[in-house]
Amino acid sequence: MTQKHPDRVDESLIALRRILRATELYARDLAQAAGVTPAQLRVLQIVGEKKDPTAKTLATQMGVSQATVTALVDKLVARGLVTRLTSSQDRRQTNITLTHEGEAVLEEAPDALQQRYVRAFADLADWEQAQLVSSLERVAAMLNVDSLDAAPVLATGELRTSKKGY
Amino acid sequence: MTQKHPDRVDESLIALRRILRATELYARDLAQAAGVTPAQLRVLQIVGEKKDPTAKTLATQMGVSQATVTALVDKLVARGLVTRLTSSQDRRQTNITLTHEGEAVLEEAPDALQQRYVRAFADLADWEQAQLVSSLERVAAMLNVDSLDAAPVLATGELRTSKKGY
DNA sequence: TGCCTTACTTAGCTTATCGAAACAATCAGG
DNA sequence: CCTGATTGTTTCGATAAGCTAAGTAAGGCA
Repeated sequence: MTQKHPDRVDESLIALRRILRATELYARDLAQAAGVTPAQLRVLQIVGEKKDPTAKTLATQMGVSQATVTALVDKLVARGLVTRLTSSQDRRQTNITLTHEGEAVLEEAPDALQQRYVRAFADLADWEQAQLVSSLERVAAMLNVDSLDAAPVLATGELRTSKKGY
Repeated sequence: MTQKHPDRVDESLIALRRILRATELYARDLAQAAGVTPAQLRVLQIVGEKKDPTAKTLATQMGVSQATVTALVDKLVARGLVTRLTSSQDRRQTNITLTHEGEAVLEEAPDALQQRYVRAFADLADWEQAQLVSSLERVAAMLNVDSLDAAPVLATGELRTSKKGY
């Protein structure tokens, strides 16, 4: 296969692996600092992004079963970070909403990794940014991630797009 | 900083998120097909790469505690996929080695995602490969992943973060 | 020898996750 | 309107992964 640089595949895989590992490891620090677990923080983030999502929405968005979402929401409710509201339109549905405490946690969730990334990204020249975006999107396509409206949040909910300007 | 395309940060974050999610979700399929869990497969992979690593090596490589490694290795030993061998040099150390079954599992572990990626990568033009590698490495650097000899293997349990959930 | 350190395991707990079953509300016919 | 099917959610029971703290065993050293 006309491969002049066979090492490159490995190089790219290694780089990918490093990216994955960075976000994975970071998720723990972040969650610990925020006082919630990674999965719980992920729920908070999605609840923050979407408008009072239902359990089903959360489940599909996170790619887990509804039972798992129920368990996670239970813990967050116990901590007073979210509340459940039965929908008035369809009373089978339950909307998950952030409490003030929940918003506070979300707001204060340290996002050092993402901020570092965002800052570094902002420092790049225009064409470099464009190239990076195109490369990343290409890799995502190569991994064949079919339709998935991923939010601009790194990792499994471990990172947030900082609202404070980058 | 004179940011002409503020959307680009989000675009890159979204692409990253998609990459992370793809590998995370894939890890489960892979592990399920291989008959072991993601974390267990990760152990098998590292044991395969390194030369009969110790528990400590595994722990640092995986970024988990030794106790966790012990539990994981216990399960693999119970399944007959690895064996423990007390080192003859330092009898405090235990080398984890693959059994034939373990090698077989590792060998047969379906790696559709990685193969798809590798194939797509190979199809790229030379300069495109180079650019991709450089972009990925740049991103890894921006995430400030300090020295870490990551192996060229995609998809690792992180996404333990999810466990599922991701 | 005696003590500190290192490597690993054990024990007990929490979280995340699933599948299957239970419940509850809605909707579609007749 | 009843009835049955569908949809949304929770409950239940299990398994896996992870941690910390405490225990055991071996090595190093003075």
